[in-house]
Amino acid sequence: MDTSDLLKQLNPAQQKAVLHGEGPVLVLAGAGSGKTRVITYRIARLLLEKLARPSEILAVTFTNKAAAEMKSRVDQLLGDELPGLWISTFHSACARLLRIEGAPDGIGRHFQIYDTNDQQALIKQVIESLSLNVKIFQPRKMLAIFSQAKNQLQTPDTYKPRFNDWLGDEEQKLFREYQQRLADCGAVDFDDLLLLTVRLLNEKPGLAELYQQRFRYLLVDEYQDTNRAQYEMVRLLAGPRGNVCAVGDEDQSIYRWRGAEVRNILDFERDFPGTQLVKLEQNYRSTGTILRAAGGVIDNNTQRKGKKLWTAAGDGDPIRLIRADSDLEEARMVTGVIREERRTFELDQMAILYRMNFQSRVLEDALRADGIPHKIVAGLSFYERKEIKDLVAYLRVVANPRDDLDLKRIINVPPRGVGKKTVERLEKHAAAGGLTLRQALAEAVEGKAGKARLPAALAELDELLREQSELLEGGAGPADLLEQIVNGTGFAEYIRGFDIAGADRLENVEELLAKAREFEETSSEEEGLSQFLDLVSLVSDSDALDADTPQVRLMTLHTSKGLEFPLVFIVGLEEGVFPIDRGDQDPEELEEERRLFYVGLTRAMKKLNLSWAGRRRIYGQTRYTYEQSRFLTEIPEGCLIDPTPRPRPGHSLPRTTDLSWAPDRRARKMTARRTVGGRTAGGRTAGKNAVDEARQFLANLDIKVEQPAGSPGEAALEPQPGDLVQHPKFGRGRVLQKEGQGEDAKVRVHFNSVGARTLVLRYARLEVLEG
DNA sequence: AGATTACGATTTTTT
DNA sequence: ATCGTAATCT
Repeated sequence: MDTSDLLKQLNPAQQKAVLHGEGPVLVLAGAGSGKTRVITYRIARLLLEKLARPSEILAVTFTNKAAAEMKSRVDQLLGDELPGLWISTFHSACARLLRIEGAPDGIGRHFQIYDTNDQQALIKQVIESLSLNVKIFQPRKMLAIFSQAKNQLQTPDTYKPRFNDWLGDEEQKLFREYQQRLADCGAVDFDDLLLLTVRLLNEKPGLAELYQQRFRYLLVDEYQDTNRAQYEMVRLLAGPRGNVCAVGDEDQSIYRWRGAEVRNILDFERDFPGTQLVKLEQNYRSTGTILRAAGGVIDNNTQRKGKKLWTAAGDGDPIRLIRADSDLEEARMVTGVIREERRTFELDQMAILYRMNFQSRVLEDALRADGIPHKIVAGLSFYERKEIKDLVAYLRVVANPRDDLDLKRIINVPPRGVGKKTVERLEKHAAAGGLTLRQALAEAVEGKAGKARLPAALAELDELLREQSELLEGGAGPADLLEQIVNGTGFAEYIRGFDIAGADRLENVEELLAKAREFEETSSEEEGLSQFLDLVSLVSDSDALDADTPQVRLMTLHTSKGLEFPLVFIVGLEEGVFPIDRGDQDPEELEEERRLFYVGLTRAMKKLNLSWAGRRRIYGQTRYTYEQSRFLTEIPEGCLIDPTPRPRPGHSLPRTTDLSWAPDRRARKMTARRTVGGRTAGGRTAGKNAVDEARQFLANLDIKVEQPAGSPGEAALEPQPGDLVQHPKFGRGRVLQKEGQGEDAKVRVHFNSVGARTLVLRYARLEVLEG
């Protein structure tokens, strides 16, 4: 194997990228253009031509999956495992570096890595400890804010809250306290890994230089998804030589909401002067029609460098547009097509993509009803499952007794009669003596924490943890420890009675044990429990698509990135669903939605089906579609089979929706007063439930009720969802949603002039034009 | 301590 | 609809 063997398998653009020598190179790799091939071949070439030793190459990706794939393909090319070659995720590269060099801020080499769940638990504690209201300072939102800040390399000190008032002050305090508590626990979160690495390299120029020497060649995958911290890290590691090979596709940047900055890839040539630009535009995945559709759509974006995908393959089939009255019907039509296509495609060659997770439900129901094997991709990954998290928490308590959070997690798992009161007592004792919770527990068991009796099982827990520490000292590995935990706590019995999925959960525990064993066998001498725990926190995708039976894949559009399927469905192509309606119309956000659609379109190899529904149940309420997705109208002429006439953009669709399921207005009023299911309609909520139940009941019966065409006695017709209404200022609009009754009823209306507005019925002089 | 109820929020999720 | 949390009960 030499370089010419490699080059034979590459097109001219790919060769250019692979053969590029010193200095920065930006590879704009369109969907399905052989991006991974370019990266792996480039690594192989650098090694084959002895331009670099394995230890002089650092390739970073975003996911473990991508890293693993890259590694195995490089190994395959060179027919050997390559010691010293770093192909890893940004985060594990950072973790590794920090463990070697020691993290700044006195965090040092020993830290544990908090995942999202740990972060949530911690932030909740912090909010509570500052006596703040969780309704105002929502844990998830706060974490998102801090994460954004950290991704932009902000610390609590440099962080500027969005509002310069009491709220902002508290927010900043919260941020500071959160970081402080992390430090107290000897923990870092995902964002800290990046942030601390950048800080370390910035604060120690000598060190940065050292690593610039060490990693002569840098390769960055999915460059369009880098955030500010990752960008800085790349710059710091590249150094003045700027030996960076950045590979990405600005049109597939779909993680803005998580801090990714498209600008990084758009400005690459400015940031790294002398950049060689390579565009990979030949697509090896999709048909001509699919590429033409995708190209037509993405051409509407402004934030791009511009690429035009082409294929040597033929046009293939046109794209099918499916219009349905309801989400239910949409799902049925999809399964209908699947039944047809089963003759041509295997089930695992098909994927259904949607914007939001809840959309999977109705699809799943329809597939189940038709007996079509299917699987939702994503969901809880292995290490996020409760039983696994619990066991891992035990290990973490043993590995890091400083961390109170993990001990709190397991202190009553399996149940030992420990409640809030007992935990509070322990915490008080810990605070009084400056102890960790673990120490407080030990003292309490010895009777040093007051007279009140402790739950008896706590002594057993203390004993177990002592034994664990001894085992660890004696050189026991994670598998040994786990076995003892499972045996010592009766964990198996506990989870077996957990729920209906008890048996599955038990299997998961066995799998964890197997993984721990495997780790013990494959790891080196000095790698121990904390390396195993790193692995556990940084690796989430263990639910590899194990397909013993072919199954249709269901997933969000985000999850579909990087995958490909011969037959693809994209459902829910309605304004408000995709693109999602967030009230504001931020053009950048819209461009990101469009990129997401582009990602979806380019997943398809042979056939593509797009669908939308006139009405849809969202959060238990029926919402009416006022327009098909604008993205559909961006698909060039001739790509789509469109059985029904297409409305002009910006105009609402002539109503095809069937409203006959809805009980008429009088029926609604009557049922609202009636009691349903033997329950008395007492208070406000009971009344509301009664209405809902009645509605549900009637909907289930599929009662067809004629609309009373302006029946006398109902002078002021109340607008209902789906109605066309006239507003004195905003003009015509379609009612989307209605909430509340009588005096304070509100409606959400989509006006052609100003978009969606929420109006109080009493004041908005709405005239119902068409019900 | 554990069960029950009431209330609110709910895009997307690589690490 | 559904999940998680807080308040309220047994």
